[in-house]
Amino acid sequence: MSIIQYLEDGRTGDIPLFSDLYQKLQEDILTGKLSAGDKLTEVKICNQYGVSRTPVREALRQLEMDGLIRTIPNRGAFVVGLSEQDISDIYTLRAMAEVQAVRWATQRITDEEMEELNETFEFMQFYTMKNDIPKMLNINLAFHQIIYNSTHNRLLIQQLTNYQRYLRYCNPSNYYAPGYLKDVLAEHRAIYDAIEEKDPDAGALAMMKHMENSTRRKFK
Amino acid sequence: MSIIQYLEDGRTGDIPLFSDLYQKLQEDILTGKLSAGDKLTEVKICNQYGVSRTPVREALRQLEMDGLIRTIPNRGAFVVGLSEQDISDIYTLRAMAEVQAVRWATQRITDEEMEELNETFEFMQFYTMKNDIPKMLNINLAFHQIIYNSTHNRLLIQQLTNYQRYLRYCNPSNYYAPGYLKDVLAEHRAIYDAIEEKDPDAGALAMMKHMENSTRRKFK
DNA sequence: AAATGTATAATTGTATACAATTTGAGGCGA
DNA sequence: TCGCCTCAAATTGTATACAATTATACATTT
Repeated sequence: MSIIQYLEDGRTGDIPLFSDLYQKLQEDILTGKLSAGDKLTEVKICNQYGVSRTPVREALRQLEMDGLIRTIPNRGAFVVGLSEQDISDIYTLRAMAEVQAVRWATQRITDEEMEELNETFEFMQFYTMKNDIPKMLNINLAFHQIIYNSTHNRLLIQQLTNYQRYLRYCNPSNYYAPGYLKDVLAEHRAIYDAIEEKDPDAGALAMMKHMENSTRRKFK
Repeated sequence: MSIIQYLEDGRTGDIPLFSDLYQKLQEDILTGKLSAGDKLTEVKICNQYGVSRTPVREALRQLEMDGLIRTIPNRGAFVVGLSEQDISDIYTLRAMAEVQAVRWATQRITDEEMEELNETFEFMQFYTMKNDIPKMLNINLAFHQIIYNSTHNRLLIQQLTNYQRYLRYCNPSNYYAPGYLKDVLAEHRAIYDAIEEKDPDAGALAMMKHMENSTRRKFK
């Protein structure tokens, strides 16, 4: 199997320790188990997870790239986390990025991806009918993720995936009050139709409305 | 001195090896000295820079977070780099982010930052008068950087700083043909005025125009 | 010649060891 | 009491050692 294949597939093989650690520490920060100002002492994390300092340091470098911790040379790593303001800003940044994503998706989506989006949307209709809110939350994430991937732009995909995770952890979603399900479905249908018809402006408009409503539903 | 102070200041102390390595490898990737598909063997980098594997691995984790390399467990790290399409997309993403940045800057800039922006703009006028293009390129970066910082949002600041570096390395700037200097100055003046008058819409509009013109100047 | 198996070398993943720096407690003098 | 020094303990930065996995070369078989 060629390297290019590996680069394109999602295949990863076994997951190294630092990768696990990164995810766990990220979750601890996003859920508030670790809070701003807390010091992350390497050996403490080692003892906590039963690993050596090498993978710990690698995980810390990754968290630092996220901006979730800050490392001061020779002093250590300190949790930065996300403030209320950060979260609010992320909603704004995400909305912007989602709009551009759907724009690109209308222009770049492959037939295969369109098929996947179609299937996902059909699940959405089904679970709306069944009023299954937990399933809807997951399907919703999947629907948007497919759009991200359809942009075929690593940077945007990564950005939006990060935003999704940040908001999911920090602000656990309960915003699909049963009465909302039909509205949400209609909004997604508008987005879906625009992508199917490869109409960037319609897609952008539909996503913009969806983002506005989504934020409204969340905070009212 | 308290940790919070450290977190807020830019103070860093001495720069560890992995940080240097990260920057150097990033530069090599962005300038094309390393190209897509190349394998980054840890010991080779060690020998090349005379350091051990620990800092090398930390640098690789950072590059991976940038999306500039991809690591396959037990197989190694491979350069991904930025395609022509990526670069083009970054122009679009940057424009979006800059518009939001100036919007937030008008609402959040401190007096101190405003003073700094004012000084920088005066330098801009000075070097425009002197027709000093290299200086203008640097001042331009500084002007925008101050706006980023005035948003007081880490995520946006980091994103925009990354875009700036990506475009600077990949697409070395020569777009200040002498005839353009006055146009560029006028565009920055419009942005500056909007921020001074704390007018978000005017700021966003001015930045949007600046981005459009900037891209036009670059590619025509 | 192509495919398969195997042994060895090369490489990555992880742990540990050592060096350099920082932290913090105690002692000392003003 | 306060500031300042000193020194041991703790912590980070870096190098090295060992383990596990993968890559390569070569022999064997069909």
